[in-house]
Order: sequence, then structure tokens, then C-alpha cells
Amino acid sequence: MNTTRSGRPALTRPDGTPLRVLVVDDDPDLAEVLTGALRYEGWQVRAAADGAAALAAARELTPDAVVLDVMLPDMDGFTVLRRLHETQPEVCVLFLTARDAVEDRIAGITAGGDDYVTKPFSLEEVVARLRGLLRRAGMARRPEEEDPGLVVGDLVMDEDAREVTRAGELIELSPTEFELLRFLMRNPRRVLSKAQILDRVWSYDFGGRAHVVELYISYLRKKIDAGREPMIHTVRGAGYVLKPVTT
Amino acid sequence: MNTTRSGRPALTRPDGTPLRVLVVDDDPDLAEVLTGALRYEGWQVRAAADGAAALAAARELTPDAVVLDVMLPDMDGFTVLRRLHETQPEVCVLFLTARDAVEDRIAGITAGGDDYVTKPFSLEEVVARLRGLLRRAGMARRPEEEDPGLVVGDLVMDEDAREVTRAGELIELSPTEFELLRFLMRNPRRVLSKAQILDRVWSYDFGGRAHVVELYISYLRKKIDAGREPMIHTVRGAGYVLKPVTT
DNA sequence: CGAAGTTCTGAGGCACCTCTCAAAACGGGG
DNA sequence: CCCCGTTTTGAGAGGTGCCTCAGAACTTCG
Repeated sequence: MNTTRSGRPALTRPDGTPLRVLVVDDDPDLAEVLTGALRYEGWQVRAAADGAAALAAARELTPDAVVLDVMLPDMDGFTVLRRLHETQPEVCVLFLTARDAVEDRIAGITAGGDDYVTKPFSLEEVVARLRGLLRRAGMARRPEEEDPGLVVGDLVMDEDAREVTRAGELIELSPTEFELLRFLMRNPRRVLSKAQILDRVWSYDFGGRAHVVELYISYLRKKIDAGREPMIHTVRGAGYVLKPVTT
Repeated sequence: MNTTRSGRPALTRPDGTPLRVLVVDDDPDLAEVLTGALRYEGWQVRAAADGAAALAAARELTPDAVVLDVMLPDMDGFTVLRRLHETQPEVCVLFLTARDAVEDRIAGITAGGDDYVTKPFSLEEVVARLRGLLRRAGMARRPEEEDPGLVVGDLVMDEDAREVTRAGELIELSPTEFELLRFLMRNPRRVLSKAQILDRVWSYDFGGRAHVVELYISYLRKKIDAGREPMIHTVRGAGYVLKPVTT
């Protein structure tokens, strides 16, 4: 079976072959990190540095989704989108955009089913948005059973509703807490180093130290483990693990 | 069958041929030690002293993994990474870096599935990280059956969860204890000298005496053999062995 | 514009980990 | 049975990792 590099079963196309994604960004470092992260999901990834290259690559690859920077050296991201849809109307597009840039034009996009994230973003966010897009477009399916959502023990996360419950009890989380927990829940019973967590959950341009991770772990513990059998465990010198209580 | 020099079945590529690893470091002594340790794992190893040589060797060898020093005489380790991924997107990279240089430039590395170890490191750590990388990338498989983890008698180690159980009972270990036990479990029924243990489990720059090994063996015994049939045995004048109880 | 919530920094402190020293226990050879 | 080298154990110093708290900077929303 097709799997992610973390060993978890990958999200695939309906026929079981790996999802195909095209990354379009003119910043080589960012493109490198993005393609790496998406490959890590078990997907087939290709990169392009400008609009012309993107359209050429898209004709060749026929991707299921495109991660598309709005600002490209040769042409506007929206032009690329329009041209893409001419030949491949089914393709999903995830825009990458600066925070203060053209919110109005983006707003029209999301109506068409596409989505966007603002720079600087975290990799978990990009991956989550992409998975959401593909799932809603019916272009992806989880292998085997029906989508059970994210479940670890009695801890349940509904990504669409952005709701988390433990033992049926609703838990309110801030945005960062939510993303951290999602990352932990996508990798249960695996020790995750602070560096790994920082790289995936925090924005790529975050300069701070790993101390923040400890802080947010402590926030999560207060909300999730408070007065209960703990699910978040510290592994000294290695990182943190999320485990169901009944090991 | 392809085997390690210790007689244990080697981790191989999916087609059964030996894994191919490229070691890139400008310190000849360190490169020598590393290539030796990786060859000992039954892998096909080649060394390069700078970035240019590394890229050339990679084109020729098409390695499954690259052990890459961040500081190279001719070019940045990250440039090497990007160039490598251009031609061989599937390759895994394990970075070697100084402890205080970590935070700034390593950022983003673990997101793509790659990993790093800080100098000074132990050989067991490098090997373990590499095995983890290759296993998760689906690029390596254990010969014959599915990955059972590390099992000796009723002693079981889950490397991902960093968990050790004996007869189902969870045993808490410090980082050094864990690495020592991993080394013993990877070489069961084999007498390991204190010098061997020191060379593999402790960092290469460790100046202390072999007395630490005795000390840590005693710690392990207290946790693993406590009140049970002993698995760790002393072979006077030779070293230590880990054996299942029913010999 | 003000209030509430969120994110991050820095300092303090506790607990654990690692290693050294010293002495006791063990085991084999005479 | 005793001696001597080897191994084990105990106590403790020093360092490090991790957690908590308090508050400052920033954002969001009314």
C-alpha cells in the first residue's frame, strides 16, 4: 500500500495511485521545503518556478492539486489559475499570498472551491488545507475505511468544525494549540522532537527558540490532560509523545 | 542473503540489494569511522570530501541516503541538499552539524522527512537515525517478514515510541540507557567488549574511561533484570552479553 | 479606541541525568 | 583458603533539560 514517510497510510487518488501535486513558487528555498513536506505525505510532487513552467509542467503531470504563489515573476497567479482551468477544470488550487495582499480577489477564489493560505504559513497548515481541498473535491480518499476523522483514544478532533473533545467534553483551543495538537494526533505513539514540531507547526520564518514548544505543550496539557489520565508524555532528551491512555 | 558483518540480517532495498549510502565530510578521520560503521551494517558505502565530489558521486552511485556534513569547504550543505533533490528527489539526507549551529540553519530540514544529528554524536545514533529515515521512506525493508521492531526474548523495544517493555511491563530508561540497550539488542547472544560498547554508544570524543560502561550496565540490570531471570550476563575479561532467558 | 485573547520572551527553580570517586563484593588462580 | 585483579555498588557533585510563572508585544473584535 502507498504510505507516507511517517508510516501512516497516505491519502490517495480514488484508484489508489499517489496524489499528484504541483508546487509553483519562485523562492527556491520555500519550494524545496514545500515539495519535501508534500512528498513526506506520500504524494507525487513536482516544482515549477514561474507561470510558464507551471503550465508546461501541469500539462505533463496532470496534477490533482496545485500549490500556487500569487506573486510570480512572469505572470499573475490568477492568470495561471484561469489558464489551468481551461485545460484542467478539475484541478484544485491552493494559493499562497502575503497577509496584506489582495484579500478581495482571493475572496472570489474560495467561492469556486479553491483555497488560500497567507505567508508566512506553517507546513501543517498547508498540508491540512490541501487535504481538505482534495477530500471535498472527491479527488482523494482515505485508504480502506470511511473517514473516521482524527481519533486517539478518547480524544477526537473534527478538523472541519475545528472542534476537539476528550471523553465527549468540548475543549477550546487557540489556533496554535489546535495545530500543535493536530500534528501530535497525526503522529500518535511516535516521539516527536522539538525541532520536528517547530518545523511543522510554526511558520518557516519563525526565528524563536524551541522553548515555545515546551510552553505550548504545557498549555495543551492543561486543557487536555487536566485532572485526567495524561496522554501527552515527555521523553527526556528526545521530545514528546501523544498516546492513548490504555497502552 | 545479504547480511551485516555481525551476522544479523541486513536492512536492504526493496529488491534485496544492499542499501547505498554516501558519506560527505571533509574530516578524513570522521569519514573513515562513519563509512566503517555503515559498511558494518551491510550497506554499500562511498565517501566524498566536498560538495562537488558529493554531487558527482551521487550521480554515479544513486544512493538511497546521504550523510552530509553541513560545513563543507566548497559549498553549503543546504545547497548540496537542493541540488541533490533536483536529480534524486527520493534520496534521504542525514545532516551532521555542530551543536550551537543547529537552531539557525537546520530549520525546516526535519519537515521534509530528513533528519540531523549534532556533533559529537555516537555511531549508534547515526545508524539508528539512518535506519529510521530509510524505513520511513519505504526505501528499506527488513528481509523476510514485516518489521517486528527489536525483540530479544520477552524484551521488546519500540524505537519510534522510544518504549521498552519486558514481559509486557513498561520500563523507563534515560537516553544513554536506551542507546546502550539498543546496541545490546541489536547484537544479542554476542559478547560485546567494553571498548566496543564505548566506541559505538558513547560519542567519539568522549574522554572518560570504560568504567562508565560498567556503571550503565548496572543501571540497565536494575531496570531490566530486577527480580527476574537475568538477561544481561558478564563474561569476565571479555565483556557483556544480552541473551533470552531460555537459552 | 478599548478590552480580551493570543503569542512569545526571560528568569527561576526543580528534577533528572551523567560521570567521578571510593569502597565493597566477586571470582579465579595459586 | 587467600590474594589480587575485576566488577559492582553507593554517594554525591555538576551540568542540563524541562516546567512554570509573570509580563510584554501584538492581534482581533466589539
